[in-house]
Amino acid sequence: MSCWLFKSETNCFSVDDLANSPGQTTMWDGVRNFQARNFMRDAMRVGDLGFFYHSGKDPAIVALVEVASKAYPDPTQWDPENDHFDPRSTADNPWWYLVDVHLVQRFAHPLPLGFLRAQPELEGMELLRKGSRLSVQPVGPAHYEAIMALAKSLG
DNA sequence: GCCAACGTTGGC
DNA sequence: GCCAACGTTGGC
Repeated sequence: MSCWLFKSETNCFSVDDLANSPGQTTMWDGVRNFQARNFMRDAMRVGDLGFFYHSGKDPAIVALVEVASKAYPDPTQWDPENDHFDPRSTADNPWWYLVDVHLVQRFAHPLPLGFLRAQPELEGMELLRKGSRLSVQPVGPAHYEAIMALAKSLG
């Protein structure tokens, strides 16, 4: 099993929005970065766990989520009304893929970015790299365990 | 609002 | 294949 981290801008799609989604599940649409796409399309498996991260105001890890589908083409790439419309992509050869993401457990207390940076055991984590912008990223087993322990310790 | 870091595009 | 220009992300 692999572990992941999904970034979303708080005022774009927050953990509240996920909690209010049907089945507490959503399509992780709008990813337009090849590296992030490749993780979803090629590496994710149903049942993989992940962290939901708020970027923007009050950046923090706020929940545990689960990959709830195999990758499939992101329908927003073909919707001219959508901000993420991409005319280069065709039905024969879709450029952009997504997975469904399901809320497993919202953390009672968010783990703020500054708090995460202060944890020596999280050193080397992609999220904490200066200038890191990857919106879907792998989380190593040790970092996964450390974050779960921190979430638990905050009650 | 600022700005550093980054990914992508396109000319050559 | 190189690299400058550009647009975007995201913390502060």
